[in-house]
Amino acid sequence: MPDFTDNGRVFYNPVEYAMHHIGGTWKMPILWRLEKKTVLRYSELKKYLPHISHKMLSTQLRELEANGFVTRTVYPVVPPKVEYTLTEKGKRVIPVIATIRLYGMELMREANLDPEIIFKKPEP
Amino acid sequence: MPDFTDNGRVFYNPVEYAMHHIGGTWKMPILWRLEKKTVLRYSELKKYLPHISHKMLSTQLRELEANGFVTRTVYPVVPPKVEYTLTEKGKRVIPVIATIRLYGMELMREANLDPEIIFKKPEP
DNA sequence: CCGTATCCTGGTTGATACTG
DNA sequence: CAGTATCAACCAGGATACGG
Repeated sequence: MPDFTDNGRVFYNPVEYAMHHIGGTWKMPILWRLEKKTVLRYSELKKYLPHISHKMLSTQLRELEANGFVTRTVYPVVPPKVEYTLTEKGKRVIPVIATIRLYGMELMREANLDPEIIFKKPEP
Repeated sequence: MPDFTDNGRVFYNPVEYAMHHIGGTWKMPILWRLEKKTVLRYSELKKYLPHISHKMLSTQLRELEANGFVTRTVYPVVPPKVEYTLTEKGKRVIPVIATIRLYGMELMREANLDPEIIFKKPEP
């Protein structure tokens, strides 16, 4: 299995390449959130992801922006207002995340962590 | 989004739960290999994943075994012979990995890293 | 309100070496 | 051949503080 390089980084296979872009603890939850509500301010996003740290949300959003998954719109007002939206590229990841989510729920059921009990209502 | 606990560890959502089981650099490549060739010795697996370290392959296989994705069969011979196979649970992850792989290849194409050029022939 | 910089900690991984 | 132990290096991520 030949390796390949992108931006000076070596990857071993397409799975690793995909995970480099949407992996990590927060990228998929962020993108998923933006699919549910397509325009979100930084502070709203933060509210929906209560465990994420300020720094993490900030850096993850920059990486998602740099890789073309979200757009960042700054309104020149005081206090600042910044909105995030999925790009077309960002929208194309959603089905992948949906697949992983479904599989996660399947695993939860197998472990007797019934998602229908834990997530009482379909996530907003 | 309510949290939940499994084995003393807190998870925030189904995506994180799924990634805990099949995420990381190596778990999916290992499982993928085992789908292509359903019975593999430790050393064969190692050969197919040239960059993985001995320790990593070992620990990842133990975790996959502990979580019920692979079975480990030890033949009491000298020198030792150990074979790994996908369980039924392991087989059920394959479509998820396939989805991620396909998406990875899509991303590669978008970045002008054409997988059809890099992976000259369909992976064995 | 939003973003960045700095510092610091602990988990993850690789190298190496040793065992049955 | 397969697995474990030890140690060191690295890096993700948190806390905090400051700036626009």
